[in-house]
Amino acid sequence: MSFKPVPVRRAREQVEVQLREAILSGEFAEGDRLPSELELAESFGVSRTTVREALGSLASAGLITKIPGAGGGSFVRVVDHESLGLSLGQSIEDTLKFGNISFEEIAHVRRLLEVPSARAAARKRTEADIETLRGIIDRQKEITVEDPEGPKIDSAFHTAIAEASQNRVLASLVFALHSVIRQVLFLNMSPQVAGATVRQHIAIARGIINGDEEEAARAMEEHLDYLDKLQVWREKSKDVSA
Amino acid sequence: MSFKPVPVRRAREQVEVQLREAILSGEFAEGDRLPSELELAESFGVSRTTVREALGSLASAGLITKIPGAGGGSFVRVVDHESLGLSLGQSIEDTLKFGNISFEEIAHVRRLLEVPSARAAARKRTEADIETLRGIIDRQKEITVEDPEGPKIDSAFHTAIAEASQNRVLASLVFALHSVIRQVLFLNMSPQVAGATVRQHIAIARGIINGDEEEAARAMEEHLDYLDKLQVWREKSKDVSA
DNA sequence: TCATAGACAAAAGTATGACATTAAAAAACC
DNA sequence: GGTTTTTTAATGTCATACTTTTGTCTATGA
Repeated sequence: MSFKPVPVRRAREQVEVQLREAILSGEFAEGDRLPSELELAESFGVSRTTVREALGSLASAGLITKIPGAGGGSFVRVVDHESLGLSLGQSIEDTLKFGNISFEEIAHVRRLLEVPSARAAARKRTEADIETLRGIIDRQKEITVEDPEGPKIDSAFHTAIAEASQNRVLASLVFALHSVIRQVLFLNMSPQVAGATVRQHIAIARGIINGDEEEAARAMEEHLDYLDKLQVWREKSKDVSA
Repeated sequence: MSFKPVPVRRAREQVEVQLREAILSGEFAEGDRLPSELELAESFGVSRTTVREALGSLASAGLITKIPGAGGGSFVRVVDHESLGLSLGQSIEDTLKFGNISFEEIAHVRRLLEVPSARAAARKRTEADIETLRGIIDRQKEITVEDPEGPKIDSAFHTAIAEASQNRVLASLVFALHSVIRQVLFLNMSPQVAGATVRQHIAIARGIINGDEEEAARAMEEHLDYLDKLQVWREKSKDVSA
């Protein structure tokens, strides 16, 4: 007699896996509304409390979004590379605050991804990508150092390059790493640094637009070298993680 | 008078951010037990239901684990690079099932990370790392193709290399990508493929152990080339995502 | 003395029913 | 017709009770 030791399956978990399966199998398409909590509770034969716990779990996994009010409900969310990058960024940030990874490690991985990213972008960029890059740089030339949009635009630039490489996984990772790094990098940005950054961005974009892989890669490397040399990592990482 | 329209902050969210902050700021150390749900409900001035929702959210974010029974409760979890890789792997898998990223993209990013990973490992590996690699390869030589441990050992090998590179972020990403890929790769593994894999692993390990960066990188590249050429991606990805 | 079983207690898990809040949609009004 | 008010359908929160899980204490007996 060999019984496999099965861990206790809580009701909440059972409901969750069934809903998860239904969503991932495409039974509910993106944007669809699942039945109301009351209906789900009845059809599963459990209380509304339990259904809510399961839905809450799916919500924090990013599979659904809940909207209150009439016509509201639980809607199947678009699970794309952007949401992937978003949640990954949060996780990395948490781990960083815990002190179980360091800024240097993040910056290093970023380099591993962004240099090939620029190179691939130079090879695969479309007209639309070029337009996007030009638009971002134009906006970046206009704004001042204090503008709260600054970090977002910087993030958009690097993410746009990764997307131009036609690899969505790469794009989400680049976005995630950048979103963590920028929180430290932009704490006290001087006009000099901002100016240098824009110039370096222009050089990177030029390489990509011209389809010059080596130039794009080289410019990206110089950009990252410059940021590393600012040496904000060591001092600033304390402020944030503390 | 300009009041900025602040989005509604639900009670559950407010409790969540306070707890999150308390945990991440180190107010509760790893392994600590937070107050019971009842106590938290009282001190926050909300119902137990709300506290439970907040705790559930933190639990699925991987910040705490909940244990029922006497002496149980909500315990602060070790938020390290392993749990990071675990949850990232799940997210990638979901996104893949949704069809919003492809296997080719994952495999490509994997290459971007694993080749430098092998190179860095050759430079920075410690004696302990070498022992670990040897142990893994020994086990891999013993097992048969049907052994359910196979995929895990393969995963352990690649992760061990990334950890030998002394970059925990890199290790978590490698682990995540590998855990997604292996689900497809190991569906129908022949003895020939298994044998070739072990030989390639040995070559990689040799480069790392000898401290030969170029050899390690080259062997890793050959290994990944070989896997790509198996061409399991195209056909198999359908089976899994369906 | 030690092991075992049983009672107890503490905590999370689930159920139920009510009420609050939100936001869309319908109805009333000018 | 457009604007305001009311209705309504859903999630969000609360209070309370009950269930299940699991550690601990205690009596019981070999």
